[in-house]
Amino acid sequence: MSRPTIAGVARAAGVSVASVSRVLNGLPATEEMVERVQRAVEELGYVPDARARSLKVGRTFQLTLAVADVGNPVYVTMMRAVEEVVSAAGYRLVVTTTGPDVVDEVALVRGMARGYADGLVISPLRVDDDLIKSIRECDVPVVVAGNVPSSAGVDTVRANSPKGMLLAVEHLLTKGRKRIAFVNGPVDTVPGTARAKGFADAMKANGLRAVAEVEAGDFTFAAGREAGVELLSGLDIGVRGSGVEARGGRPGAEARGGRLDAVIAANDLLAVGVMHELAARQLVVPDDVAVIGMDDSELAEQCFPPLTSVNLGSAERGRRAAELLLARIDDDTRTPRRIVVQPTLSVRKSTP
Amino acid sequence: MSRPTIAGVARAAGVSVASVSRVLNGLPATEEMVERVQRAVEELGYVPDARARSLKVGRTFQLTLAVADVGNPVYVTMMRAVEEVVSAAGYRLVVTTTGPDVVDEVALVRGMARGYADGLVISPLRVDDDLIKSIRECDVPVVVAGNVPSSAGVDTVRANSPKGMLLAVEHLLTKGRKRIAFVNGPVDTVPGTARAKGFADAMKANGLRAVAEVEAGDFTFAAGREAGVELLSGLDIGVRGSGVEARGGRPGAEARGGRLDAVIAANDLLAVGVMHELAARQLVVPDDVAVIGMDDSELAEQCFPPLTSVNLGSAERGRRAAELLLARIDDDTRTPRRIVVQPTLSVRKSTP
DNA sequence: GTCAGGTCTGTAAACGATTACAAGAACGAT
DNA sequence: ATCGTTCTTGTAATCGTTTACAGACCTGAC
Repeated sequence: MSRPTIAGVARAAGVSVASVSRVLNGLPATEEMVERVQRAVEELGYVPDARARSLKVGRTFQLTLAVADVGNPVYVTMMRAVEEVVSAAGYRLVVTTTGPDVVDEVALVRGMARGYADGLVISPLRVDDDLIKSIRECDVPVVVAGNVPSSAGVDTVRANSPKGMLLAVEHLLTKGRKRIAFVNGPVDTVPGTARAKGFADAMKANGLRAVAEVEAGDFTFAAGREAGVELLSGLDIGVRGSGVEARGGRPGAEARGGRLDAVIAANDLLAVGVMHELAARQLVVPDDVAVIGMDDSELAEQCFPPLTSVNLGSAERGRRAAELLLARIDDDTRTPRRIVVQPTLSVRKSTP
Repeated sequence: MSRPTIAGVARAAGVSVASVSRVLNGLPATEEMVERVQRAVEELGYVPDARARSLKVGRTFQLTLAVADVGNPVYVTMMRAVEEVVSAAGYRLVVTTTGPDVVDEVALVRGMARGYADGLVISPLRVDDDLIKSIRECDVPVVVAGNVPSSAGVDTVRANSPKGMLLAVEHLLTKGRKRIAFVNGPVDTVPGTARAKGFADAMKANGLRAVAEVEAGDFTFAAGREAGVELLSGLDIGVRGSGVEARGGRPGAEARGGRLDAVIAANDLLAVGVMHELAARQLVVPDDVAVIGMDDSELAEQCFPPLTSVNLGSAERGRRAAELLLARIDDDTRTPRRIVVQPTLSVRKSTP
């Protein structure tokens, strides 16, 4: 025998389906009615069907959080923050993963129209017109945890990476480190471009030139290691020194000789990847080279030495994004807001 | 104006709703019909409502994966594996998090009856009769990625931690390390008890006695650090030496003096936490003390030194669990299977 | 005693899809 | 020309809820 429905409960309780529905939803009813219905519910083990309910009321009381890579610890911080806010508001949070391709993100946003959830927080790596279009046209509210053009007219909570870069560069400066290299993620991503520009500006503002810049294949640990060998091998390939070229020779020699005394990475995973390659070359962090990551994720305190990292406010971004989403669900006519949260620096042992 | 429904499409195309539904589902129709419907769908931007569809057909084509802690990297491995299998089978995967309490897990399983998804993979930390009961009575198929009594009669994919412990202990032995301490997670969890027993058996089988055993508050990094100080402070509190008591004195002195030359941790997060406390006491890994983790998560290769870890097959467990779930969705009458996947050891730099 | 007003409950119509069934069209065979 | 098949299409019932509406009942005031 299959699941009892509201009709079964009604029959068992000897009342109408409407009455059952009413007591289940806490609408006024006599004590006796409540009593009878609850007994029947208990007896049959009745659980209301969320599909039918949401079809009727037009809401699922579920919210979706879409992240690009579940392996990136920055998302766990964000997820925890989002979870806290939405569950306090009585929603279930479900997480899906999109992968790095923008087409998958577009498909996801379009798919929301199927009514899986009442809202979506998406943190896209790559953004194109299609994605923005799909977000604007989406039937359910979407807030972007990330940077999209203000012309897009969507709710947005983003980090201030340029400011974060400034914090990183200036921290290194106060420690006397000026020979700074930058390991970025793919520059065709939103955070990638933002950080590239932020780094360039921060260096310029302090009258510095980058020792080297390398672009990792993506924002992962493995890519960080590869970037590390590229950076440290001193080969020309991929080393886009801004005027100063790293030369060949004994691996790490230039760095030790003063050619490189700090590296800033675009996120913690990349930073940790680079640290491994430094270690492989007997370069010690922070004595030989200081390392700064970004995101201040759990990995930053877990790695060794603990990583100085720019806290781009992922927890707060998650919280604010969730709040924005809830607000928009309440009132879809409000004008889109663009919140930017300010970075702080979490100083740990990877810088002197 | 709101979302177009199938009725709107039918009207726009000048055909019946049944015809629209048929072409959308690829049932036979004339070319002209297909043509007209597709044009109307295109024009209106129609997307079928998943709620209505699933209400009628009784399936959502969604599967849920429930994990206790999104911050535990073992779950990302598992998640990736599950995702791969289920998406290949045409299902969407959504992830939810339960937290460490068994009551939340029970609530989640019970809640599945609401029809959120067609199946559930759950990896519970704590298991009680209520949970097993809720799984057995659940209206949708559930497979447990973890260990439940075979009497429970549910599909299960579990690791072989005793065997894993044996691998760890014997690896240490071949390296000449016999003064082994064990840092476990909470012993009131399923993996906690399994590993405690596995460790005890493995030690006994090799004629060894544990230098110390400490029980961390949970399976997290922070708890690992706390366990580390407990272990290394040499205080009596909480140090459940099996016969041999760690004594006071200069922190770490006993270890350096040979009192402790290896520690096995119940998972990678704990291991990394302990490594931090070792480092804080100037003990070097692996020279002074070797460290072995369990799970062989991404963290194991990211941490420094890279962590020798018992691979309990989380990827394979995820894959098999997903396959079991799909099989049961296909045929709910099959007798429950209990799969156990065998461990291997990933040797890295944290052991000599 | 009647009537207005207020509760409480039941009937039935949605929500947006799928699908059993029937009806109509087309076609070849007789 | 008629009949039986087959193929296509439309009508309407259905999935399990919620909720507008109306009816039944009770209460108190006149």
